[in-house]
Amino acid sequence: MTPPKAPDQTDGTPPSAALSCPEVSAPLRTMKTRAEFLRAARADKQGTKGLLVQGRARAEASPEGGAPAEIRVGYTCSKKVGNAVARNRAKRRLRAAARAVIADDGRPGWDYVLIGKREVTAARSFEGLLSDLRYALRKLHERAR
RNA sequence: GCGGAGGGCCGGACGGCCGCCUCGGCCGGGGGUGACCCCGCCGGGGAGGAAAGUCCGGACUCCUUGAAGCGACGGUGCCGGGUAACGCCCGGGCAGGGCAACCUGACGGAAAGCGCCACAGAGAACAGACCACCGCCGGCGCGUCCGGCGGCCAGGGUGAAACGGUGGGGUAAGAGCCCACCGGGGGCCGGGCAACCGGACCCGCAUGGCAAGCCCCACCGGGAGCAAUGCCGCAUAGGGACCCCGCGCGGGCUGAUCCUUUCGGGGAUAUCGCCGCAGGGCCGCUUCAGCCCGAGGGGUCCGGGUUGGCAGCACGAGCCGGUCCGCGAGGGCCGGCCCAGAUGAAUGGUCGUCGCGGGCGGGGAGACCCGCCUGGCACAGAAUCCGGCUUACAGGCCCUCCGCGCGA
RNA sequence: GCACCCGUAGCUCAGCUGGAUAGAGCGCUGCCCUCCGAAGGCAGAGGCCCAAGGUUCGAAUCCUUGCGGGUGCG
Repeated sequence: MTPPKAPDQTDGTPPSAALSCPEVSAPLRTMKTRAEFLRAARADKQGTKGLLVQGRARAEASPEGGAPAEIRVGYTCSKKVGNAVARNRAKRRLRAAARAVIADDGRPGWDYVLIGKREVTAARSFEGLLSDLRYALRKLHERAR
């Protein structure tokens, strides 16, 4: 296994940034209602090799001085991804990737929806998924300015 | 050793790091008057043989007034047993296939009735007509021709199927006309709970196929589904429009009410209430029983609302072991165990080692051994829960049996 | 969780009370017509009737199972 540039990787453990680490940054919450997903679907989106990301800054976000606004993340794997086993596996990998990346690179008060793609989301290497997600977040944040 | 048949089972293993759901402990902290809630800690559990398809059968809830009969509709279909039940399973019978082990079978009824059987063929479903065949008589263009009478049976390119088959006797020619064998039918006897099997006897022998065409017979079956259903909370509303059926008769009964009074009572019955009868409603119909309504009942559409919570919801036709009964499916008894409960939906992510598979190279006569590489390791994810069926599935293990070959 | 419908030519559909050549329209190919094209005329190709079993002498049609697509209700 030799991915291009595995940053801080000596043994087999994933990057140490994946530690739980919530108390400093904004709390993470999973999106559950249909309305939230529909709002996110109208927002900007960025596709990558392994997944598709929709992201937007909520209007009511950023409270002054209060607790940091939460980051909401949703996951979508439609029937196009495959049967139930394939969909669940894709969603689980997306969740694992989000836990590793969003805590550092996500912005408080934003909603993100991670969308799985047929075949590739389950087959792509985990390193690749992580860098895909980081790239997509960076592009979304740049365009939002 | 090769080939085959049946049955049972498994369906990656171990370990780091980081996570998820749930139950319990009540240990620590926080919140609350409280029930309790949140965070942390410790301990336990956490997908399948098909969780799938939704093809059957139930449990459980709600709806339907109950029973009987009839009818309609749907299903099942050899016999016996198992089971809560089944269209499932087991055992048996029969039929077909295979050398065999074994496998397969919607396998009731076609003399209850209706319908259909294309093409071909003389004829396709009462069985007779037609062509041919044989004998006799007659006629003449004497050919082995025509006509008449009689025999009425075999034969007739066909066809999926043609009124028993084969052989022999017999005859003018023939025919169950007679005989033998096979097939068929009938009641009888014996065995078996039964399906069915066996036996002798009688009948020369009359009645195709399709019921996964209608149908007949026997048996079974109310409808809907956990988004069922119950409770709590929140919001809105105590709405609007339209349609259908109906508001009958009697008793004054004195409880209201009204009139009258000599205050004891008497009268009235429009109205409210009561009683009785009609009437209406409650299963498709009928009967019986019962209940309800008796002046309101029912339906359709629009409008409004729709982030909810808890119960149902996991101790069950449960799992494991032993023992007894049974050929078996299975059942009885004893002991032990608690074993998923999510709801944008947990049971994982990632890395390493091993195993399996594949590829390449080397050694060896061969079996095989060694090294390296490896995006490979199936089908597939509980959603109220069980019993089955069906379908999908990489690879592997165990047991029993059959045929052939070789050896002793 | 239920209920139901449909798979036939490249496309849209007939045929589905079993019977032998599986049809129609559009499209396609060739020819005619025209200076060329359209329209029109003539001729032709194109189907293992979703799959696998079964019933029957015979199946697109009847039965069973599966696959794919779609609709409705709660």
